[in-house]
Amino acid sequence: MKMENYEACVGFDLCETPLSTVAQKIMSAMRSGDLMASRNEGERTKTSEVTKKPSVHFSVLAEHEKTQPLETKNPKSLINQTPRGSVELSSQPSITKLSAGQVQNSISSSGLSSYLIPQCDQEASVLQNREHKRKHFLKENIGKEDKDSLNLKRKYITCSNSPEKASKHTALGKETDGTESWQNSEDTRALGKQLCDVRYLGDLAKVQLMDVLKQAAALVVTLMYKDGSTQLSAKQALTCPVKGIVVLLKSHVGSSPLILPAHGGALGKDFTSTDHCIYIHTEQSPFWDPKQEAHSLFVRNILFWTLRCKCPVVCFNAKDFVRTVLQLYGEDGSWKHVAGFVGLDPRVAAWLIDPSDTAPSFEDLVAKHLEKSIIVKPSSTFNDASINIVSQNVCVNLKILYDLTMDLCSKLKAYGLWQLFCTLELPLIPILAVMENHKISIDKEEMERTSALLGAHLKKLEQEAHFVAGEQFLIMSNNQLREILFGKLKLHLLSQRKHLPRTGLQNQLSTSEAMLNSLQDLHPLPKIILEYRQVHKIKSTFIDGLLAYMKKGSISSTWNQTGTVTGRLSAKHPNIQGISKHPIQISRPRNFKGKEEETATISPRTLFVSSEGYTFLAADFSQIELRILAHLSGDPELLKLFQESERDDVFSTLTSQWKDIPIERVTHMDREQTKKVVYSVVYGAGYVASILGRRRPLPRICAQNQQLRAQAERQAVNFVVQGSAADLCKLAMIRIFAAVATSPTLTARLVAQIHDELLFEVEDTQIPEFAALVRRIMESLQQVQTLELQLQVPLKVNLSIGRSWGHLTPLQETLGSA
DNA sequence: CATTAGAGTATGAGG
DNA sequence: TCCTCATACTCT
Repeated sequence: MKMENYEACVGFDLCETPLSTVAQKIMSAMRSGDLMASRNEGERTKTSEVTKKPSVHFSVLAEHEKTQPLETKNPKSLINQTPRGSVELSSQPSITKLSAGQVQNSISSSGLSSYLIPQCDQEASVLQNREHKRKHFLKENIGKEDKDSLNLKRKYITCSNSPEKASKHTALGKETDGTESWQNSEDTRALGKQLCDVRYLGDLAKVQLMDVLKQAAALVVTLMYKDGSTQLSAKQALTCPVKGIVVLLKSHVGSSPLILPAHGGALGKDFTSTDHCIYIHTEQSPFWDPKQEAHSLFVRNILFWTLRCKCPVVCFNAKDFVRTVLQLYGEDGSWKHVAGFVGLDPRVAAWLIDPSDTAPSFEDLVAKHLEKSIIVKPSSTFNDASINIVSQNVCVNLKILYDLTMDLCSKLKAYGLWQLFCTLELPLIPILAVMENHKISIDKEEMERTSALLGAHLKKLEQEAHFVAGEQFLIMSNNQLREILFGKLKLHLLSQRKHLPRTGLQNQLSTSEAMLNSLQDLHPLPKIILEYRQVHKIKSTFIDGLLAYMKKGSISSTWNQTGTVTGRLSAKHPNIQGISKHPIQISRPRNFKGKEEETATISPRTLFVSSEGYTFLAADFSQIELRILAHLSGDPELLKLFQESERDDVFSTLTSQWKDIPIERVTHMDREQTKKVVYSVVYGAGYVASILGRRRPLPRICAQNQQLRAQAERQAVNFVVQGSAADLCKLAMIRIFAAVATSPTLTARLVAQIHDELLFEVEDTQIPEFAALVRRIMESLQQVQTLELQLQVPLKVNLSIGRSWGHLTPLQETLGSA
């Protein structure tokens, strides 16, 4: 399964497929290196188990080359896979470095122009340290520099070494489930999985622990929930409260069996003796206790240090870890401290390699990417009677997690995704965590009033529908509606249209919007149904649905970084990306006191209000997908459109050309139609990688089946365009976030991302300054030197502000660039 | 036999 | 034309 996925992912033989003109233009814009690379990889997959094993290609791994037989198969394809893809991190200024430079400039001088210029030689900034951290990690990881001698000198502690409370570390098990011990009865030393509960450490031991922590070569972290499960447990989906955090401190990073296969048997026994596993209890007891106070402070230090440390931190679902720490110990404003957190998240890595696998569990990933058979499966030994076995397994699993992550990192490099991973996806993790922690206020009373109003309106519509249908029926049931429209009234026979819409699988006559639209002159019922559905959608999803997710007058969405095949973000609970933009009109019941028969406009976004003293600022790329298409296709007309007629709306311009009418006379409807036409022309064919190297698997394209091939081609183009837009938007988030996090004065918060729109909450007084910053950064993404990205088309950014998300007014250009 | 949970389908909001 | 999520209905 996965093999085929991968093979398809590589692409298809473009020479054999006849392409549309748009596609050909896109193709010609692609560099020949890309095509060569995908061909080469296509061959590679056929030849052997290349995809099964980590095909590490960096020179730093040279000493282990013999053990990696795939290494030499096709070095060229690995190196040149994409022109900007597989660049060694250390040889290329990364985006965080750029940020570091930016930040320093913004602090030391007032000029914002420097945001464009990468500065690689700055020192001593937080972000710079992140960069160092990764470089350092890379070196360590590949074992080029043997630091063992250093590591051996390190002081370290274990639970049993702790002089004071040698036996107390078993208490965790007692407290939680009555089981006796966390100690593994078997050879704990060999497996190195003693779990040390930091609550029972004395002051001296605590100091020592911090020392070990600070000298650790790598940290592997996971949350532990109240039911004893961890982030690594398969069925962790339930929203169980967090009990504590388990950290594996690795003193050697070269001990991975991946790197040293000779020692790779049975969990690398030889190396684990100096690794430590600690348990950090974070659950607050309801009683006040000075001891707990001290513990709390200690824990806070450990955790925040973890978020800022220089060594690599590995965590499965790192976003949840960051958010949890912030929720527990992050007072207002401390989010800035975690903005630079770089946590290696194997789930994100795996998603980049196979984006169609959107929610794999830890176990899935191990099965998919690690060849080792000695895995202690969390669920295989998990049952209610032996929770302590789970805790024993935690440390083992953390080691496996580390190996898994290293393996995935190698694969990322081999596939040319490493740059994307480091510069785009990893910095996004703390940003999403911070966004989830931020609450958006909702006007609850207005919401409830609207709910009642819409409820009454729906009742009225239902009665009307029953009346004109001549019988009672379930108005939301498409089956019953179909029976009435086509069985009873036989409207399909009266219709002029030849091809009426049908449902996909059952091939029945559809009751969709398109169908009802075409029937609405024949009978009053379709129109009523259309209005009913519109109103019902608003009420159930955006009013009542939103109310259900509200906590203390506000909501915050859950953001999924790995939920889409195209690289976009997705949101849920609520899906803030899908909330109605355009208001709907409904007629009020006439006996509403005062005027009779007045119309009310309902717009869900209006109910999102900024908090006191703050204002929403929305920044959206205008027609970013079309601009990317123009860039990729190189179409002269399209390029001209964006390069010259910058002052006017592009779709209006197109419409006026199309219909040969002056631009002032283009109506909203005309413009919408043009928009549809334009985007439908777009989908023809293409190469499967975004401009930053993101890739997706596609159904195999066979010449026999034209339908499937066409579909795959459309998916391909959509992926390129949509994925590239997503990349740019993520870049914008990262840069703006970094700028704010390192600014001593700015307090703006990122509230949401609606694909090509970023929504911020800004202190009223900071609007001009912040608006200028946002505009500068977003427009600068036309060229990103670190990623060798240079769009031929300027990016246009629209800014608007307002206290309500539904009522935003454009920000004056003069203000934005002041 | 009645009730309920889950899978599958259809629809429509966003971009 | 693509890819998301939420909802409601229908059937098992």
